[in-house]
Parts: sequence; structure tokens; C-alpha cells
Amino acid sequence: MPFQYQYPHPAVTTDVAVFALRDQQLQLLLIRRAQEPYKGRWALPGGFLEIDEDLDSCAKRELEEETGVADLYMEQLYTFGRPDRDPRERVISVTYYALVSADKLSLSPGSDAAEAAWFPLRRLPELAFDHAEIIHLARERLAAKTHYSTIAFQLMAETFTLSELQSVYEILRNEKLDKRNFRKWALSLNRLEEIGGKRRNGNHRPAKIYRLTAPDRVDIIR
Amino acid sequence: MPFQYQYPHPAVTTDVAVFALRDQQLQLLLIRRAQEPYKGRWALPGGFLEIDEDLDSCAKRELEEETGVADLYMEQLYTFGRPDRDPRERVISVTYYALVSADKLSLSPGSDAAEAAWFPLRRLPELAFDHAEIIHLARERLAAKTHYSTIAFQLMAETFTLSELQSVYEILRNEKLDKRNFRKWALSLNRLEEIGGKRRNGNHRPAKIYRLTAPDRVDIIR
DNA sequence: TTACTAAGTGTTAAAAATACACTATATCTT
DNA sequence: AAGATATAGTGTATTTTTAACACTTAGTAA
Repeated sequence: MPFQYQYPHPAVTTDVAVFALRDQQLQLLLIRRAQEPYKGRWALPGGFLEIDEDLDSCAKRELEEETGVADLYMEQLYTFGRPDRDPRERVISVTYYALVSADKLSLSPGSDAAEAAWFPLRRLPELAFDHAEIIHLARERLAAKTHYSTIAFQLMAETFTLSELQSVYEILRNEKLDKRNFRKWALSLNRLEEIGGKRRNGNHRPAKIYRLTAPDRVDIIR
Repeated sequence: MPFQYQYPHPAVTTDVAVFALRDQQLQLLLIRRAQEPYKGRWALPGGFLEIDEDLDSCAKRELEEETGVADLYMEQLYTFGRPDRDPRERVISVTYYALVSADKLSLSPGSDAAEAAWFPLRRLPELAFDHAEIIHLARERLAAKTHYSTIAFQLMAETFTLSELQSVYEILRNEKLDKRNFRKWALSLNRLEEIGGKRRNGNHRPAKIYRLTAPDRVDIIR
């Protein structure tokens, strides 16, 4: 036990709720715990902070180690610290939420976790620790942010149609939107650029293809 | 050194940016550090998390111990963890911001800190650690929240006039507001109750007195 | 050629936000 | 008591934003 302190210290972890759009559904990335406690249960990717590591770096590192997912948009969510939230010892978890576009996805679970998988938000398995609470908060934050930021664009592939974009907003907000009003609004943001070309997508008229003028930027709007 | 761990653990602290309205200005509560590092410098009230204590409780306890301020509205702000933010050891700070109404205030610095005092935000002294950054973020969050929550009401005394309320909004947003439009808006929230009575306040017409229908509630509006 | 399906497009009405100026009621002074 | 002074209090017209609403277009498939 080489690390000694005059006063007790909690452990610090990061946990990340990663959202992506798959099969026209909002899905969440979970790992199956390989160790006790909650061995075999599903949990958010995350792990212990290294002593010289930034909080953000820790979240990204653990995520990549456990799931192979790397290229994403991430924001700090909230810090959870109920004294009994981890049976091993006192653990403070600095949580993040993140969005990946489906086309940047390549799942390749690492050694830390036995398994990683995507779950539709409506059908989450039983979760370890207080992770259900974390996910709930992340989901709320995400829905709220669609109203005053461009965060939802981070779920889009590099190119997309306006209908695809509308569908993302409808899924995040969980309500139908008017097509004409949505398009007017989306284009008025001046973040979309038509990249001449059409997407054939079924037995119907093909859609114009757009891309973001600043793909990595998330702005506060309105 | 009785506390031993297999892996290094960071220390965890909470720090709180407490805002109040004094002398028609937004002021911030600071303590002068009695110990190294940054001995003699001003800093946010805060301190180390006890091992069985909730994060929120820690923030409130440290605040009361150091300044005597107890009855306030508090929200978690952000968690700061740059590896070099404290020269002693790795310290993760879970920060909060809080609002007190001037009439609930009774400063009585405790033993932990040499001194506690209010500073107008425009005239802050040099600060310890990364506390200037924390304050900046808190100030931004507070201004933003005036637009979509009733958080600003937490700065009001138990009873107040509409002009006083308007003045608080003007200070938080740092802009003049139109008197008629502001009153229309404020009353339309249905959170204010006229408590028959007038406040004489100079050589001019006295103002009607209001109070909050739910003084401790902060709601998301609109 | 016809049936089918999603893409694409404007206008009108309702609601919300903004701009704007005078009267009322108290105190203080002379 | 008359007048000066200072903040409280009040309504309407205009602009902007949001919301409601239906048909035509361009492909594929039978």
C-alpha cells in the first residue's frame, strides 16, 4: 500500500454517457463489467482518474480503452458523490456526456471491459452503481440543449439530408416537428451548406445533401 | 500517515461562489487564506471533502464554517481538476455557485479562515488557485439563467418592490431594461404576490410591496 | 403508364417581444 | 400651502417570431 495520506481521500472516476444514432434510434454505449462490484452488469464506460491526468483526458482515455470509440464531442455533465454510491470505497464520479456520429463509429472493446454494446435508450438493461441516474440527467440535458445550441449536429454523419436532420431533432425532443418550419429554422442558422448532389434512398424523389460549415463547432444559438 | 491506498488518490474539495446584492452591486463572498499555499490571498470559501459527506453538504458546511453564511440557494457549477491547480497535491474541486438575499446575511467568519469579506465583482482582489476562472464561469451561468429560470429571485429580500426586482435583473444582465415591459413580464410569471403595503423610500411616490409565492423555488420558465 | 413515397416549397394567423411618454403620489424646500 | 423633485405606475402600436397548414416534384417499382 504505497500511497499514504494524512486524511482519507476519496477515489475519483469519470463516467461517460455516449449517445449515437443507430437504426433511427437514440442509443447509448455501455460496457459489461468484468470485475466486482456489479460484475456482469452493464455500466457506463469510465474508470479511475490517473494522478497526473486531466479530467477530460481521463474520460476520453477510459472510453477509448473500453470501447475503442475515440472521435466524439464531449461535455462535462455533473459530479456525483453520494457516499454509498460505490460499495468498495468512497468514489466521486465526474460525469460527461458525449455524442458520436454513426459514421465515425468503430466499436472495438478493449481489455478493461469484457464487452461493449449499444442499447436503445428505451431498452436499457439493469445498470451498475447510480448510472441510471446519470443517464437520465444526460438525456435531459441533451434534449434541453437542442433548443439553444447546435449540439444535435454532432450526431450527424459528415453529409446528411434535411429530413435526416429533422429526424434527429424529433428523436432528441421526442416530438414531431413541422417539415416546412423546421427547414426554415435549420437553414436560418447559417451552419448548413448544400454540397450539390442527391441522395437516393428509396423509391421516391432523392434529397439534397448538406454538410456543416463548421463540423466540430457547437454554438449557443438564439 | 494512517490512510493508505493501493493507487494514488487525489484530494477532493468543494468551493462556492456566493453572490449577494449589496449597495446596489453584485458582490462576491471571499475569505482570506490563513494557511499556505497562497497564504494571505483571497479565495472562494471551500475545503476538503470529508469521507462520509455528500458533496453538497461539504460545500454548505465549509461555507458556514468559514463565513457564517448558511441560508442560501446553491447549485453545482462545474468540476475543476487541472493537475497543477494546487501546489500541494492533486486536488479536484467540485464547485458551486450560490445566491443569498441580503436580508438573510450575517457574516461571522469562523476559525478556519482568518477573514471573510464581500467584494464587488468589478473590484476583485488577486485570487488564489484557479478561483478567478471559477468565478468567471459562475458569473456567466448566473447571467444566462436569468433568461430561462427564476433564479434571480433568490437575490431578493423577503419583500421587495418591482423596481428593486428590475434593478437586480439589470445588474445581472448588465443592461438597462424597459420599465413597462419588465413589469408586464415579471407579473406574467405568476410568482409574485402583492402584499398590500407601500415602501417609502425617498421624496417620491412609495412603491407597492411584493413577495414570492414560493420563495424557495427556482423554476425553469418559458 | 400508373402507383407509390419521401422531397421540396410559401403564406397566413397568432403570439411574443419591443418601443415609447405621460400621470400619480409621496417628500422636501421655501 | 405652493412648488420642485423624484420615483412609481400605467397602455398601445409596431415589429418580430413562432406556429399552422397542403400541394407539387422527382424519383423507384410494378
